[in-house]
Amino acid sequence: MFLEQSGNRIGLGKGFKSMTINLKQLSKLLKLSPTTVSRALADYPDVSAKTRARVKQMAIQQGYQPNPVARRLQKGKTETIGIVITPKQNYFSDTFFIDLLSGISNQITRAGYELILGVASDEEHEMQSMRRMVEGKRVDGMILTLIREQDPRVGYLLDRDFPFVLYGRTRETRPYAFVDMDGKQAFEKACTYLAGLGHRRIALLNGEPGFMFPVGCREGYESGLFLSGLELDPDLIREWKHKDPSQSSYRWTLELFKNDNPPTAILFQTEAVNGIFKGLDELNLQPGKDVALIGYDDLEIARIHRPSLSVLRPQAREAGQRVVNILLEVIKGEDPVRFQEIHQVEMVIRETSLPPS
Amino acid sequence: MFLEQSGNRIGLGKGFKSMTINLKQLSKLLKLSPTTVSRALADYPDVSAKTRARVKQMAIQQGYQPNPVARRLQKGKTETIGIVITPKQNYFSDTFFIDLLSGISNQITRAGYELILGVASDEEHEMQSMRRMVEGKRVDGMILTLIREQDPRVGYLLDRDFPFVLYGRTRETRPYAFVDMDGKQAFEKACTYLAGLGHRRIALLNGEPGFMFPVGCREGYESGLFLSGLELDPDLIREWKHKDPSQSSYRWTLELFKNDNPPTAILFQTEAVNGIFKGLDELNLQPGKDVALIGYDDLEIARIHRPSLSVLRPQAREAGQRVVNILLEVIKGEDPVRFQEIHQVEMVIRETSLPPS
DNA sequence: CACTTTTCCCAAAACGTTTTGGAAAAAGGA
DNA sequence: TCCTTTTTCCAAAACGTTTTGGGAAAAGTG
Repeated sequence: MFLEQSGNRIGLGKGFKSMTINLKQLSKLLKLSPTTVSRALADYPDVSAKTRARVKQMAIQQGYQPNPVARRLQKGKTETIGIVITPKQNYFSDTFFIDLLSGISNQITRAGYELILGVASDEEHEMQSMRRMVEGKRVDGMILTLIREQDPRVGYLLDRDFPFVLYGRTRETRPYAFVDMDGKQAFEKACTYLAGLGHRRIALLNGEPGFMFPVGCREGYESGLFLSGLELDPDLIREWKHKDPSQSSYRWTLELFKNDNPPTAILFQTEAVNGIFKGLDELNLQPGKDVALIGYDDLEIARIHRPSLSVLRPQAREAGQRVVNILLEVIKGEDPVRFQEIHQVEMVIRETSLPPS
Repeated sequence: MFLEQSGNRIGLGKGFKSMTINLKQLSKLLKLSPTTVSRALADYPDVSAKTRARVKQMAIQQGYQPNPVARRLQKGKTETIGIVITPKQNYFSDTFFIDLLSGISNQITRAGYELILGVASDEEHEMQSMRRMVEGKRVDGMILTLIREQDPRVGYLLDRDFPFVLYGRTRETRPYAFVDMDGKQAFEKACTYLAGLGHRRIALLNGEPGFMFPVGCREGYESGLFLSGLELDPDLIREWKHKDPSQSSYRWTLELFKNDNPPTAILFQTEAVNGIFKGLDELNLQPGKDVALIGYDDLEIARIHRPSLSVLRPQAREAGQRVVNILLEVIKGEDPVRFQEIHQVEMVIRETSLPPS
């Protein structure tokens, strides 16, 4: 009897942070057992409609919310999913995370789950942070981004049969769930579009090797050339460095036009656009007029630049939402192989994709 | 005896995600009570040095990690802190979050805590997301960003005596902990610097009213003018809109130079730079040459633009780390009033801050 | 040796839920 | 009316820790 009281600190006020009521207190108020109250709130059929209504009303009135920690312990689920992002300290590419996180967070809260975030500075910390979440039983599932061609994280998670979804793809024979943008189709589309306008010399400024995404971009580029009956010229392809997209793409742009047969169009990832602009400016070439440009990612700069930039537009927010929905299914026990999605990428024609002059 | 076995699923393999050992199993292996093992690992003095060593070794060997959910339930602490970010869908400003999160995440993992992230689309969702964390007992403390002059979140948290730290400040008489950048000092410094170079007409393109940060910027600007013996001209001050910094600052730039006595220098937040560049370009004015520019925030574009942009450089990562350390103290019960930090902002002179021509 | 103190360990309770396995009461069927 | 079925509720166990409040053995003390 005495001990029972100890839990009852409603209205103690003054310094007490939690004026929240718990299940035992609520059940006492209702003169019911905790069991019944719990089941009433969870809509079990073995509690009468009348008491269920009574319980729910009182729960609302008292502002009762089950303590998530206790529920997690009992359920053996954390109702939490984890993500580790690895910013490149490059504001163009990093906004991509914000978009993605936005979609992810949205669906997660809708499902009553929590999102825990790790920010890593490099590959090693990335793995470390993920292991902490997984081995520390802090999450029910993981979302992976910035996938590399050989990505140890995927093997790690597959080995221990831990639920996860990739935003992207990797080289791995065992089946796993992913949501990926169809970079190949996107670059193929852009390439054939430019060729259709009459461009014969189309350059590709691609992302850093090692990551999976540029692989698709290049495939699409090559396939686009082929479909248009154009020849591949290795001199027109170069990768920018992850660490400083702007510097490396700037230098590359300058070199590109030293070529005795320079390109009339460039395909690239928009995050590298500033280097290109700077290079063209120095060469007294007008973007869009002297050189056609199509970037991958509809960043703000693409819209506000004059001339405005034609782009390939992936829907990061929507993809983020799908990733979460899929992960929740995988956590439930669904077969990951059922969830392998490749999303189409839209092409937005603006002012930098004119025929060659 | 029979029930005891049920917990023992080591090596059941095949489909079992968690091959992790728990306290009971570990203690059985050691032929000790769970109590002793727990206390040995926590370095209590009432367990002998010998057994403590034995326990620790076995724990490492078996890869034992206390289940955080169970520990949280018992301890009554979530060991988790929450943050809600509100991206503006504007890649310039949003990279700020990445920087801040980076510093925050860093310190949080170091403390063995977790960071849960909410992404809100507007003020209402922001509050909603925060309330879910607080009232749902999901976090021990909150970090607030993008503070408004009248910010209901602060009152809310103060009312229920819930631990929190602001990244920024607000108008609130009750004491609370914050880490803020000294925007006033920064703009004053930039303003007197420009005046020192001989500029007499210095314009201010400020952030949207309602938020707290622009208030300090304006104070610094006005104080800088005063210290330099310059008069304040309301025509030279305007706010850009949060929703589209580029558009509004573009239009403003055009208007600004219709003035019969146009400015020779502009102070602004770097995130609005593209609109200014576009406007100047249209007016055939060279940034840095015809008009001096100093932006607040050292975004990548500031470094790579030619001419490179002089900036005021707040250290968001470092501030993020401080915010966490402070929040942990406040959670421990320290008086928030002890933690009110205003960080100096460095000025980086590059190429856009020359004397008037 | 008898007594006190220290050292070392542990059983049980507690954290706040959900689930399990009934049991009492009410309703239905003959 | 008596037996069966359905409805409605609940006590106890369980989730995996940490904390509480001892207690037994070993070590000091006179």
